[in-house]
Amino acid sequence: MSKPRSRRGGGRPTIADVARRAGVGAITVSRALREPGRVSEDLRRQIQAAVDELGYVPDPNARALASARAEVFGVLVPSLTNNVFAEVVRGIYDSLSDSPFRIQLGNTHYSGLEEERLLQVFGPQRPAALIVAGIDQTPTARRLLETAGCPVVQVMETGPDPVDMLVGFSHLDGGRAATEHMIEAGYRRIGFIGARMDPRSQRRLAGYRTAMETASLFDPRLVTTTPVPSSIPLGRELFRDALAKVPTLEGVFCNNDDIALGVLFECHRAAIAVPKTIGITGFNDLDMMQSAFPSITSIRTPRYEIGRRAVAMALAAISGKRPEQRIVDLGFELRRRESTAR
Amino acid sequence: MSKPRSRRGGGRPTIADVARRAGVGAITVSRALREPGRVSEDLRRQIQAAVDELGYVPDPNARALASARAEVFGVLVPSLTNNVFAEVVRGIYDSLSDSPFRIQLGNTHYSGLEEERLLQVFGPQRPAALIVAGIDQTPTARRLLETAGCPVVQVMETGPDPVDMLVGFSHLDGGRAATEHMIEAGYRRIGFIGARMDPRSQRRLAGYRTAMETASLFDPRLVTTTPVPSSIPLGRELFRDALAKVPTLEGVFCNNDDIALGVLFECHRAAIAVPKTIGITGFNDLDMMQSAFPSITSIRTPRYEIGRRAVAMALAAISGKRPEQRIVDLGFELRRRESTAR
DNA sequence: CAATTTCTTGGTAGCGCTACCATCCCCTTC
DNA sequence: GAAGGGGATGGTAGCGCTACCAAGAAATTG
Repeated sequence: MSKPRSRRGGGRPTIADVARRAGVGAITVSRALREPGRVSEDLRRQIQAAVDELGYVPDPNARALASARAEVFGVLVPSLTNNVFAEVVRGIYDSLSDSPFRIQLGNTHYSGLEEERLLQVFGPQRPAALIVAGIDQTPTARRLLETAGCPVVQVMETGPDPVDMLVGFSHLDGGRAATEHMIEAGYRRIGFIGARMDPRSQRRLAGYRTAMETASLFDPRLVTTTPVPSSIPLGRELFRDALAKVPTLEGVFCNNDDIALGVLFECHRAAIAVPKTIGITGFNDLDMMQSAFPSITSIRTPRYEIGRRAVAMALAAISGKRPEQRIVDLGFELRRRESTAR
Repeated sequence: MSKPRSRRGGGRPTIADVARRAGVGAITVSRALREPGRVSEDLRRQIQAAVDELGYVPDPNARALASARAEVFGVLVPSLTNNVFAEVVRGIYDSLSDSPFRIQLGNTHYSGLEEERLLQVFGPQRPAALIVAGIDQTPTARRLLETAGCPVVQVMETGPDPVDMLVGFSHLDGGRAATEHMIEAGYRRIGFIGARMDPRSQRRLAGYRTAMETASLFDPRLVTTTPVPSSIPLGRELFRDALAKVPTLEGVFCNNDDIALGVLFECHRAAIAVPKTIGITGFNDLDMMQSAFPSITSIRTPRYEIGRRAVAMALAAISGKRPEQRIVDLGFELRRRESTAR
């Protein structure tokens, strides 16, 4: 009876303490903090003073419990170390840093099952919004997204049938544009080298294939892929394989920039002239591509911008106004550089 | 009165629903889930069946409120895109993926103030543990860590006076080892090139300086630094600057691998022979270093392992058994490669 | 000036869970 | 056989906050 308050809490001031000190009801403090417009100027000032003096910070857990909604964005990406997703995540963090929302990040390791599991963990938290990479969720994952009861933004791709909202670009078109560029540059026996063939890489491959077939240049032996995770060393290895298979190879469109850089290094080592003997095109256009020697042609993808836009759309949806566009295609850009300047 | 339950919750089953169905008290369900050993085999089975049938998942927010402790690890890193921290974070995620703990990641952008702000946001959540990068917290941040009321692990460095626990390695020793290696390899006019001179880079520079002074080779003009964030293009630029200042430069120890790769590319472009005319050493040993041509000498740092160990120590502390070692030095390893094989 | 609307403010009752304490039962122990 | 101990189970009372509803004051209306 003596100190009922300090029993469990760590002695941190609660909303009741602030209310007492400011001489108002607890609910008014709550309102002053969340909807200042609905509290009179006078009380607001008084309450603010009490908050400052006490160093009061609302307990997000209590808040989430009472309002059945946590101020949390759930974010699901397939990799934390892949620079591409790191950039998307950075865009999300930057856009949310001035908001009350926290971020809960999940790493799916490119696994649909892991994605399901994480969605199951995120759900009970009642996040304010969910941002997930890709559009190839398992049926279960898709159902979890549909029934999450919050805005959902799928990112990195474009497509006709998002769960809710979608921001990205067409990997198929990107793959095609890269390949067409190489064809225009005069390359004929153009290989495709791809590691970790996730759905997006598959679509890039499809774009490559379309372009090659249209030009009557397609040959299945030109395609070298592996499910192994992408890396620079792997790029070197796959390029050696590709060259062994097709010694007359004239160029390669790489699944991503790591692979492209591996190819470049292997060319250096084997004293193969780039772009004369072999042309190289990457995908994503990490900043190292323009600094490499020779600089490497790549498809610039708007990763950071995707993160920002996803948050903007989610925020709009949370505040009630559904964005006019549910599907946003941010496009990509071909950056022509020395590696394909034949 | 008619449907008091569905008023606010989303109709999700609660612990009371499970208890009713299993014919036990709510508290027993709670116990069966958290401390199965304290509930009889029979009831446990019964409860599990009810949980499965209802699809019950505990509400983490309610749990956190009632127990004054959230199952959350707060993690603070200075960058999300820097591969070094991405690896640490990956280690943390991998170590926690089978645990009930969620992760709340904060990006300090290398700013002490931002770190304070994030700590202030994390605190009220009552995280189960905090993992923060570096040992150079502001006094305020340090106080926040000390009063967080949970295990705290500082990572990436080593030092005598951690807030609580510490896992990392000595950047000073790393910088010295790299420099000594270059001296032994026969280089004399060895430059230091560093971008974003955060505290860790400062210590690497100090290690470089120590080694150079010991060998009576130090000259302030050999040092080229900038507060600008590190990148491969910047490495090229800084190397050009360094060379302009000291045309007789024989080698460079780079603050990190991005810079080193930039230097390598610039050497290619300017047709400077590596390692003959210029030797290059990086720091961190990202996997591209061994694949570059020529391959680049670097200091291998145990980033992933640091993340794992930090979690292991925090977990031990949470379960009561303070680890015998509060300070763990995981060391580093010099990887000699072609870029310094004179 | 009464009636109505709008704005402020507060009280009450939970949100779903767990800490704490009480109870009950079964087994030892002397 | 009574007393004591330990394990299993449950009831009660919050954790700190906000949704909902009510009420009074102020502003607007006819």
